[in-house]
Amino acid sequence: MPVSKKEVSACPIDSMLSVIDGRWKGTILWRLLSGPMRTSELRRSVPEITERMLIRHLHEMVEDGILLRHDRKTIPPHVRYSISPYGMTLAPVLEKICEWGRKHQARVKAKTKSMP
Amino acid sequence: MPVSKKEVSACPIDSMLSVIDGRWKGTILWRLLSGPMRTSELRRSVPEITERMLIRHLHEMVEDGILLRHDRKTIPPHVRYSISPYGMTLAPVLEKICEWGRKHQARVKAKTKSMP
DNA sequence: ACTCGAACTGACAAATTAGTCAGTACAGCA
DNA sequence: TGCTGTACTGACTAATTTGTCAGTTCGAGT
Repeated sequence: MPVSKKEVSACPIDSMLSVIDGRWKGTILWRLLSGPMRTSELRRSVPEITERMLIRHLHEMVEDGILLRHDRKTIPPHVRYSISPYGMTLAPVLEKICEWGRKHQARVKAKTKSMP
Repeated sequence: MPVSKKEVSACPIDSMLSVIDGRWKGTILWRLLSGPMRTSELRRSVPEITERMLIRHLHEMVEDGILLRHDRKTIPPHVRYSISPYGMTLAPVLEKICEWGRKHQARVKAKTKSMP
């Protein structure tokens, strides 16, 4: 019986990954790190993502407490998402992750070039 | 058409996560950080994981260059896995991830306690 | 001779995640 | 009036990932 990482794991690494883990969460967070955005702005800023997934991920991250949802409660709807103070504690971790990711991308690129 | 994060993504966060991502990779790395281990030792040290998945993850990480596979080429087989020098560059990132993960676990625990 | 353990592989089933498509409410604009 | 945009939800389908189970090869132990 396959088990998702969402289920509380004893490993703190898994526990952190569970909040970051999702096809687009890294990208979404990356965008939000430069400032709050509306749902539609995010959608346009990450064209490959579907609205459904965007919203699901957004809501999951709100649930996890790392994002804040500001709803003007108007119609038509107007909702902005921002990184919460708690989510901000993630920023330095994301920085590290990103830094390593960049090196890794360079490495992968170099490898696929030498053996196509 | 769902797309896995494995496919080269422009986002460095996703790129890093793709090497860490896998139900048990965090845990496996965590174990290996304290020293090389044989396949069977790892299996016993993480009882919930199946041999199949252990080996798959191990091989994927070898592919990604973060683990080294030392095969004595004897029969019966004797294989040890260790973190490669390149994988070691991941250690500080893992540290950060783990640190945050620990805080998050505490937070989650506090929450579920207050509202069961 | 028989069983066990080592480190796997292949075929396949089940769980989980991602994505599609339709539909909601109502303001603003031509 | 008809159309578009906003931020969603529900019911599904499809892709991906995990996991199950059997089978391999050969040395050591009983």
